[in-house]
Amino acid sequence: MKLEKEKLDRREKKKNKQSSKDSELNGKHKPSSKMKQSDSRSGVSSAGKYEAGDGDTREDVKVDPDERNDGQQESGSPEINIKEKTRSKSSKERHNHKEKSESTRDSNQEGPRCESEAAVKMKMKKKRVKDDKSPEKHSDKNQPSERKRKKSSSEQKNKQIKKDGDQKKKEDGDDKWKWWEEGKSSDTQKWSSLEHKGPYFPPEYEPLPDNICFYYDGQPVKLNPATEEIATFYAKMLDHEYTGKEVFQNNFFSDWKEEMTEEEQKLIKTLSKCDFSQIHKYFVEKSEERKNMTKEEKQVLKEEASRLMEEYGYCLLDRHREKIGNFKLEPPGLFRGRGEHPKMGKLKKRIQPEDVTINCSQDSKIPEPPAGHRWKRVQHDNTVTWLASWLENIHGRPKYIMLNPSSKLKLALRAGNEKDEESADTVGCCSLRVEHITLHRRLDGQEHVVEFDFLGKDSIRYYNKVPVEKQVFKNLKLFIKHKDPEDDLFDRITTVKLNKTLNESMSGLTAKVFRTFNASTTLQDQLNKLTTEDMTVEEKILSYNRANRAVAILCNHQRAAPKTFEKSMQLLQEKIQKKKEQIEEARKELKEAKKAHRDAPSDKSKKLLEKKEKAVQRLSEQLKKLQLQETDREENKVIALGTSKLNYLDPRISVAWCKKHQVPIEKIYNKTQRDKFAWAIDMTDENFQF
DNA sequence: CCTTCCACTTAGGAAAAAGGGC
DNA sequence: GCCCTTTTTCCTAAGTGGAAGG
Repeated sequence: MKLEKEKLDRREKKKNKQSSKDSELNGKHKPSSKMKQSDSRSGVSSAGKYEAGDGDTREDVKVDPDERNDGQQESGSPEINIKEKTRSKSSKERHNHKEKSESTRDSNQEGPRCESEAAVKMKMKKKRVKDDKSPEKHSDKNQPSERKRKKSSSEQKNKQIKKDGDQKKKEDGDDKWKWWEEGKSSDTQKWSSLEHKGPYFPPEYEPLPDNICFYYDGQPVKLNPATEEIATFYAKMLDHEYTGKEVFQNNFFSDWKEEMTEEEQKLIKTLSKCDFSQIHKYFVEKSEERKNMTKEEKQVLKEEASRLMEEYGYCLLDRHREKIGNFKLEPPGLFRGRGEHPKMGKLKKRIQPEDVTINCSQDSKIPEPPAGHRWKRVQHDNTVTWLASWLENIHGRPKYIMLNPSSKLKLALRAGNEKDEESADTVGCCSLRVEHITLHRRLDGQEHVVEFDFLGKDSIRYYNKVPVEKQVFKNLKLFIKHKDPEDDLFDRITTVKLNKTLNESMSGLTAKVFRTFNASTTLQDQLNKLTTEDMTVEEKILSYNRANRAVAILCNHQRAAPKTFEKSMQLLQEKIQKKKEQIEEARKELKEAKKAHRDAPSDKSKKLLEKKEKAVQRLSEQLKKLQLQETDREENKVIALGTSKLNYLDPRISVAWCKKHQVPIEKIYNKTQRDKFAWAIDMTDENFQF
């Protein structure tokens, strides 16, 4: 926490320097140095540079050298672009656009924005080799220098297969691609072929019906569609508390004004005279309607959505069909940052095809831009995983369309490739090398996390992320800095200036290594210990959670008790109480039924008796379930299981346990988790041992 | 060195869906 | 079927590591 704070402070200072400039410009959006934390954080990325853009005085915007607003050129704000153009080189380089060959090949020319010769030259110097990877590519006159990269045999293989397998793409894709059964590919090259349909553009704005109107100063005003659209963004949010905030209102109004026609600007001078209530009401009613739709209507919508998913939701990655994470472009709206964000309420503009860079393989079917449009550019960079990118206009940061976590390119835990490793390159905690750990300033809500990834005893992979003390973390960082991956982590320490503190820290760390190794085996031990065959599924699940908890406790994965904890606990207890009473009641009835049956046996009385018996039994089972739930929840009050489940523990342990004890995997992993761990679910058998 | 940028990951919050009692 | 709660999913803001730039 502190480390981050320090950094924040530094940036904050900088920003404040800048802000004096800002206030000259527009005098109102001066970032406060007393912002709450979330606040200052979100300001961080834009540190000083874009803050100036807050106001309405666009011309004064101090544009980042990297031409963050690059893509806006066709869609407006020419003032910016004049300045930007002169600085556009570096960003282009970074975006690795291979202009010449593209523009002739595809129909996605750069148009008026051909690069200067200087830019091309610069590009030639670039270290990152982007487009030179596919063998077909000759048209490029730039001969970029070779970038270090290890080419694994599997990559080569993939390329080969791709050549002859194009026709079968579709069928192949239908079965889940078991990429984990293939060899490991290189780190720099992320794919050898990538084809997709481009992003899905949100539907165009539909103007309001004539009977719905915006009022200014009590008078109905028909806004032109562009202005009206922005008005609806605000109108929809009318009952959110932040709509009432001054910052929000100011940001909104100045951005809104910019988009108005001259005429509208003349008329609409102050937000306080604007009346959006009718529009608001209209949208409330609309959403009400949507809620009250019949099943059939909802079904139609659902089908529509899945059709969309079919069409845009997948790509072909190395000729396998993979799910895309966010194939829909973010629709326009009003920006809502977290916390007291200084930019809240600003207009998030509609993304045009001209803002979007497409990334796919050279020889693939290039996605079609919407009719009458063209892409900002098309590139073929297989060192990155994204399919499309654009710059959002609030901070000027890039955004990407990427794959779903279930895909090959997203998985943090690699399937065990132990077999592929050269014979027995195993390490113990004393022989840890630099390449075995990664440092995270912040990870999973924890500070100073060390990520371990190495083959331990018996060539079993050890993968874990361990939070350490700040001092330890700092030292480690210092320490790793000038080392090659294959250098010994601990050995080098002595060669570097090593003080006493460091020594102590390291011994502490060593202890932690042991401890965490312990932790990851704990899950398995606990599972073995806690589970017996005669348990019901529910009891087994409780055991699983307990084992998981044991790990979490060991790793110190604490959480604050959920806000609603007491309340929901109470509810649960009431439920249990009720259930008990019901059982009482049912027992009584059962007794009566018994008696009745004894006194006057008949088919009817017998049936009644059976029914009552069943009722008691059912209720008792329900009670037991509830009680298990109660225990589970109570024990879980201050423990965060999700983190370790998702990020810390080898899923194969859990999968093996489920298989062994016939516990449905859904009880342990929800759908997202199942997708993420599909490889483990598939490849692990019940005898897996960590 | 320190700072900035890019690409990628993580996570908060809202909406949607599912569960469960009446 | 309706209403309420809980869980899951979706969306996208924001954090971060490493490389590039200065």
